[in-house]
Amino acid sequence: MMKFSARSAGPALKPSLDTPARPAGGRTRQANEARILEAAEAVFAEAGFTGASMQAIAERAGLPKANLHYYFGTKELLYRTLLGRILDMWVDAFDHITPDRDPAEAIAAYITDKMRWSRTRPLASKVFANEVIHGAQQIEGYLSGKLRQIVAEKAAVIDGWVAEGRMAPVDPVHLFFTLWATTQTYADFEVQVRAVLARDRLTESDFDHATDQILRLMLRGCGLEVPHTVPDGR
Amino acid sequence: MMKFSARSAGPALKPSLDTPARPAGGRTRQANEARILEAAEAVFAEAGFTGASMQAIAERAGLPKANLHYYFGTKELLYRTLLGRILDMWVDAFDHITPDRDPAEAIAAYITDKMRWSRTRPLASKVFANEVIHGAQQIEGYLSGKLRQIVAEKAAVIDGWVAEGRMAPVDPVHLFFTLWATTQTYADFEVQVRAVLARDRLTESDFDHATDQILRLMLRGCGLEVPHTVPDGR
DNA sequence: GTCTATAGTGAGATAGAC
DNA sequence: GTCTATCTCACTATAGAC
Repeated sequence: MMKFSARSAGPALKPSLDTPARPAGGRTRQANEARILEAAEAVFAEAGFTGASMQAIAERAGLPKANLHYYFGTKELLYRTLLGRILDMWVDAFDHITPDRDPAEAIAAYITDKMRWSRTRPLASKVFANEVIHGAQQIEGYLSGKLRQIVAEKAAVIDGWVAEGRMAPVDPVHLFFTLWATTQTYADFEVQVRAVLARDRLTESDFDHATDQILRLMLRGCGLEVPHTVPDGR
Repeated sequence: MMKFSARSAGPALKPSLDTPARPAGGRTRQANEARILEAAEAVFAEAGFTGASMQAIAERAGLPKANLHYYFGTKELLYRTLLGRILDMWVDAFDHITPDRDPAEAIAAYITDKMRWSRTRPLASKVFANEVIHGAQQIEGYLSGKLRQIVAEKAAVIDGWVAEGRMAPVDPVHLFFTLWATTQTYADFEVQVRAVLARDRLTESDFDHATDQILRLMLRGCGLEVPHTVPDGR
């Protein structure tokens, strides 16, 4: 089933997911690894690390279980690879926080981006949430290394805005904790949100409304006003 | 080890955890069940439902594994019992939201209460979070039943405040989503918070500072001011 | 009521044919 | 590179002695 679709030569049509170092392996290897990672994201999100079985991931990917071990060695290595991809996406939204930008626009763009991520990649968000809740053993170094550093940089930007009197005095680090929690809850706790809203599923307009409410609440909380040009995020 | 401490007669010294119907069983039964539930909370929080083993819970409770099955039947029933206790605590904080109260004081009391809960019962919060993230199969009825109803009631209270012009116009349901996420993240994502703050553990003063920041941000976001008498929550 | 010993199941991982 | 068949082990649950 689906062996070689578009086997045209030349560089890969799109790098889809940026691989650690160079995109090792041939075309079929890359395609299979991508399929396995996509299936793994769904199964790990649904069941957690221990609850997920290699059998379930293999079935979802449409491959025999042994192939997963051939490509990724162990369940833990597959999981770690998946986490790495997710973490890369996680920090991208920080790019919006730059000193030259208008505070309201920058923070609005950050919120909008994180909300879009919750809508389009809820499974990735759940895998990350599950990992952190259960101790973050696989990504401890990342959290206290790269993440801490980038938060420090971006907190300095916000401190600058506060010092210039361009927004209300807030502790930027706790502001980030609040923004992460508020936006990710629409992915991680989606079931609860749906239950309370009495929805079968969350539509795009549900997300637009939620984003609008969060923007108002958070920007007003920062002593800012919602910018007319709600930035597009990316 | 520790067989009968305080076996004085009369009614139970304190009902500790309110049981479903009547506190069925004798003193030792109640004591053992409480020990098992406490151990289960810790193990389920650390490892999730599938990752937790009855062996690990038994060891933590200092009892043989077979006793857990004697008291609770199956792993799933033990888990469901634990979830029931946690849900009861979860809705208690809503008691602060009443029409007669000052909006700023009521919301401040709600936030303060939820933050105290994150500090004192982080394990319970994690068990709940894990359950919701992975589909809330065990508590679906509760979420779309009792929880939805109580949220509707309390949302009406906030709508009333808004209609009276006592606070900024907000969608109360999404406000609750934000308050839940913001306060519970200090329990569920504690590892991440500690990593970013470079703390070995979160102290009481860390929580006081976080609570203060959340109060400022959220109340200002609702067009309110932090009340002078920061309510004690309970 | 309590606990030891064990049955039965399903998991991760791999050998070895293709 | 791919996949079937299988090894080994940990887990839930229970039978049955005390």
